[in-house]
Amino acid sequence: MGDEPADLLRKHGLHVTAQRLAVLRAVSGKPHITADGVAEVANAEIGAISRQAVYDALAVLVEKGLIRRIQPTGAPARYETRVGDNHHHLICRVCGRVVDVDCAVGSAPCLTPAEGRDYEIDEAEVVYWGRCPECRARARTDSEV
Amino acid sequence: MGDEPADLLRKHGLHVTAQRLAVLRAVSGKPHITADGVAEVANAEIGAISRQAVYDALAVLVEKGLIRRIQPTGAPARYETRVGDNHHHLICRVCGRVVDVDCAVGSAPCLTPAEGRDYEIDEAEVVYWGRCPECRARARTDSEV
DNA sequence: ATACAGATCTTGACAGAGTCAAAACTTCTT
DNA sequence: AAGAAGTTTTGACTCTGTCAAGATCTGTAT
Repeated sequence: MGDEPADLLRKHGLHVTAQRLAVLRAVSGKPHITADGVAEVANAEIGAISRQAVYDALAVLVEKGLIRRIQPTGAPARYETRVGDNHHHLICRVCGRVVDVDCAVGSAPCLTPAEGRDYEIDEAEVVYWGRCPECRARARTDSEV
Repeated sequence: MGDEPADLLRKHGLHVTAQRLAVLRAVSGKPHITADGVAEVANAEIGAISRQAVYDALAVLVEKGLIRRIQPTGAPARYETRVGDNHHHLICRVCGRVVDVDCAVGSAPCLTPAEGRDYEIDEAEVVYWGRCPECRARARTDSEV
């Protein structure tokens, strides 16, 4: 014992609630899920959950480092449980699918920009944009018509 | 001749309109301007412009590569004319300010993730999150109270 | 067990940024 | 000058997310 989701919450000084457990499970079960998706999954699981509770739970879990928030530009934020390692994301511009990509250069490559100018940097977020194999294939097929 | 804004538009097969010229000038004159800011500047210049026209113009200019869109999460998108070079952005979590940072590793460092898996990648987006010198100073002062 | 304080959730209004659709108006070409 | 296609206006609307206040639940100390 000690690694159950409930213990994980307690360990961080958080109250254990049905909502938080459901949110945690939703994110674990479906990497790269959106807040909206979490609400849906959690709803199915515990019958009902308010939007606010979802956002609150996600925020506190991110703060405690139990989950990670990725914020692709122009798209809703997504959440995942894979934390602690330094990996990036590849997003298909067509279908929106997100996949993990290990960092190309090592452990923390881009964390130090050339000139920090007294900025205090705590995170470097890297997102690769492109098209996934499926969408490339589909584009090819479509243009053949 | 040939490098006037108007010619620039024609060169790309776009109709030359007062709205587009105003938008182009707004972005040139004020790096990292938001869509809202563009609307304001353009309004002052040509008397009136609809929000939709601003968004349309910005979108088409981005598409043609005449300007570049940066979309920090949680903050409105920004536009700049500095295109063609590879640089990233440093965003202050507190005040939202955006500054350019030249790429740490060279010309196009992160454009090739370790494993492309047949993805067709067209852009690597790097965002450094942190706190700017001013906000750091303010935080220090505030806690002294 | 019981009660309490504080943490958490619900509800419902609200905000910012951007999109959609249809009609009116321009620009470019002939 | 005239027409077709490209642009702009207008106004409603969506999508993410936030705020605030009161109701409810959790953990802890009786």
